[in-house]
Formats: sequence, structure tokens, C-alpha cells
Amino acid sequence: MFTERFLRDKRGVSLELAERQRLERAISEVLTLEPRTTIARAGERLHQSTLLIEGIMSRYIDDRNGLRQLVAVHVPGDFVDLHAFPLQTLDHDVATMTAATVAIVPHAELETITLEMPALARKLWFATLIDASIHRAWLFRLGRLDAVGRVAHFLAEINARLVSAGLSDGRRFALGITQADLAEICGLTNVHVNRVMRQLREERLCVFRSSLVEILKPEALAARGQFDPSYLYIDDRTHASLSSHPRSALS
Amino acid sequence: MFTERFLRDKRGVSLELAERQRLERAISEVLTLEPRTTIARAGERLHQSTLLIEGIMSRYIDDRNGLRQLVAVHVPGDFVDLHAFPLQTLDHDVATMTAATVAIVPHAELETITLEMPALARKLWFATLIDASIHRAWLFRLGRLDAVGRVAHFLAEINARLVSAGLSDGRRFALGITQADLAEICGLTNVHVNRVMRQLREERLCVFRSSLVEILKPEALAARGQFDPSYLYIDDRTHASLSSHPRSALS
DNA sequence: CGAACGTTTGAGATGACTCAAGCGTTGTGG
DNA sequence: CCACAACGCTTGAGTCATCTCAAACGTTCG
Repeated sequence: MFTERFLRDKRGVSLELAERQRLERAISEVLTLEPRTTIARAGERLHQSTLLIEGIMSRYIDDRNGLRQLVAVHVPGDFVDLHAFPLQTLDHDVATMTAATVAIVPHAELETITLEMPALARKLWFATLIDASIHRAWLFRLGRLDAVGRVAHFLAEINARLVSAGLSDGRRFALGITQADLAEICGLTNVHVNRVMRQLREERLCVFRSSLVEILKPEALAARGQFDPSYLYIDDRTHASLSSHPRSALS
Repeated sequence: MFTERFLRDKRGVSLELAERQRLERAISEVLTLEPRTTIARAGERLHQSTLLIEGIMSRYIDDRNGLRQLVAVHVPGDFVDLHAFPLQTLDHDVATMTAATVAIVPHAELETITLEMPALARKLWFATLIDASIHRAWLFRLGRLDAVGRVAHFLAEINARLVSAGLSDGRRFALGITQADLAEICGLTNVHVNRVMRQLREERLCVFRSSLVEILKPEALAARGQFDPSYLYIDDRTHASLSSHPRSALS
């Protein structure tokens, strides 16, 4: 089931079996993508959206000097550019960060779904609004946290999302991104991210090495980044397990 | 017509007459609110959404030390917390900045609309995704622009949105907010915002005084903030008029 | 007239940046 | 199989943007 992780553990909106089956039928193809592949550019008219099955993807905006700001990072189960369906053109680029497997869903199929299954349509709407909620948490991060806080907040967030996707045990997970990526996520330079990672390592909060993240003190890391997972709209049972009862093995 | 400005001039999704009438019927009451009134708090279960008719509103997240980051600013015509309909609870607070007039729309009415008028439902979805697009522009602003650029970008954005709402002529508009508000929008301190405003004044780009904004060089201000209005999804005709043919009087 | 609020300015501290160089690992072609 | 290129990580030294703390000023309103 390609849609297995989509909206999994999301508060009150998990998919019914019929809805999941309908979504599966809407998939036109499944692709394997190389790392660092751009799949959509700002302003292009799009006719399909992309459900991420495996790997990490990003959405970003480049400034006129080539500096890049990531506006979203996606993990398996995320419907990466579902918002392209109502918007038709995007305001940013979309690319893979690691190698990835994606399912392509034509907008014509989504069109049919909105007419025939309004409850599912509402859940698709909900999914795009979680992305918006994450944007807001990122705004808080960039606007009000210092460098260490920003990195701590991001790592705590991605850990929570990977736990929800069954790809982190709450303490260790694979995340195939570089310190330079982390800089583009946190609005910092890669040099400074390196110093931040050293500090997190020396404080024994978190270790990031060769794209493997190990969180030594989850509560302390979350506290340092003022991370409160409620904006992720994860179901309470899962949410509880985040702090005390990790239930999944490392990917 | 309370919904007059909603989705006005938005690329390809202006409301049909029947849709507008349906939305008008969905309004349960119209309220006048004092400045600095909080109308929704993070985590509360909400059963209605708010269409802003007059005034300026904000959405914000406070940190544990009381520092505040605004995640959105709303102008007349914005469906401020429409996303509360699919989400049910919000991840942030919502408040008026100035005195405001709002129309209240019960979620039960929106529920009916999604079942009976899928095309209108899609436009409501679209409206929430423009908010998300603006979030992303703000992420770029906070992550990659310096203090002067951030303020310039915000002022250029709000000018474009007010032109679209018919509340700015492209050069002058009323915006009843303080420099401290601007600081909470741009992730700066109010002291530094003050120095930035002086610089913009000395460079003859823009003057901000007693909540009246005068943009002396719109193109130069936009350039300083790397502002490109395409993320606002404003109809091309309006968009063109932004730079060359202002068509509306000052509010 | 005084209180409250927003704006303005100064001086000094500091967090993050820039520039520059060196190091370690990985993959590849001679 | 070695050599080297490419890439990412690490560290140092100096600079600069923004912050903090503090005080004064102007305006509005009761």
C-alpha cells in the first residue's frame, strides 16, 4: 500500500479503508528518483501531485544571490505538493534531498475524488493545512530562536514526524541530509551549523554524524528548541508514546 | 456584501454570484471588535471561522519568555481562520490589531457547503493555501533577508495586498500597527525596527509614521526586500496595475 | 497635568557571519 | 590498487549586524 503512511496517526482524520483504496487507484505511476532531483519549479503549471513513499524531499525558495531557504522538509507519508492541485502553480521549487520513491497522482483523479468523496476531500484539505501549521512553527523558529534553538527545534520536529511515520524509535533515525542543508533549513550558514552541532554534541543533547541523528536527551533537546509537538496534529496515543514508549524500530 | 473582498482579484478563482450569495447566507453574525482583542487561542476547539471585513488582524505564537512571533497579518477580505474548519483546533492565537469588523461563519454552514457546492469548497481550500503561500514568503524573509530587507519585504507585501483589497493606491495606505508590531512580524527588536525605519526614510524609500505608510519608491522598496508578488496569486490584470496603474483611492 | 504609550537615540555587548585553510571520507579512473 | 578529485566537516581569526540596557522625548487621552 503506497498510501500506508498518509495521514497515519493524524488526529481524527485517518483514512477509511474505502478512502485509502480510492487513493491507491488514483496513483498513475510510482517513480524512483535520484538525490537532488528537482521535480517542480515555481510558476510551472502542474497537472499532478506527488506522494512521498520513501526518502526525504524539500521545498525551497532561492534568493537573487543564490542563497536558498528551505520552506519545508518532507518525510515518507507526506503528500509533498498536494497544494498544487488547488493552486495550479507553485510559488517555490520542489526537489528530492535523498534518493526517493514517489507515487504520482494526476489532478484529474483528485478532481473526481472531490466530487465523489467529500469526506476524503476534506482529509486532503486537512493534510495541506498541516503543512501550513508546520510553516508557522518554522516561522516561530526563525523569528524567535537563536541558532542552537533553531537546530534543536528542527531535529525534535523531524524526530517526532519520523516516529509517527514509523521511521524513528524516538532516539535514532537516518536522515540523509548534510549540515549545509540544515543551514538552509534554519536560516544559518553551514559554518555556524557546524559549531551548533558541536555544542549540541558537547552538551550531550544530540549527535549528527554521516546523516545519522542520535538524540541523547529528547526532553532536553525539545526544551532547548521550545518544541511542542501539538502543531503536528498527531493522534494523542502516538503523541504520548513519543515521550515515553517508543514503539518502532530504526528504519 | 460582507464577502465583497473575499478572493477578489485572485487568479482564476473569483466567486460566482451564487457562491457569493451562499457564503453571505452562511454568516451568522457580524461583530465589531476592539483593538488587541484575542478571538481564538491555540488548542481551543472552534466551531466557527472569521471573515475579516474591516481592520487588521494577526495570528501569533508566543515563546516561553513572552516574546511573540506573528505568523500572519490579515487585511479586509481575508478569511482569517478558515483553516480552523478542517483543523478544528489551532496551533496559534488569533487577535485583532486595530479595531475590526468581522463576519462569523459557523462550521456547520461550511460543512453543508462542502457537501453541496464542491466548486465553492475548492475555492475555500484555495484561500487557505494562499495563506500557506504567504507563510512561505515569510520564511524566506526571516531566513534569508537582513533587517532592512525584512521590513521592506513586509511593507511591499502588505501594500500589494491592500491594493488588491482596494485599500491602498499603491503608494499610501493606513495600517494601524506600531513599530513593536513590525518587530514581532520581522523577528527583530522594536529598537532595531526603529533604526531600520530611519534608514528607509533617509534612503527615501518609505515613511512610516503614526500608522500611515507612504511608499516613495515602490520598485526600489520591492527590490530592497526581494519582493516578487507572484506568491499572492493575484490576477494578472490587477498585478500589472500594481506597478503602473493604481486604480483605487486611499482608504 | 500626569499617565500611558510609542518613538528615538546612545553605548556597549554578543551572536552569527565572512574568509580562509586544513582535514577526513568516498568514489573513481589511470 | 593507488592517486586524486570531490565533497562534507572542522577550526581559527577578525568583522559586523543586531541585541541589550538605559534614558529621553513626543503625543494622546483622561
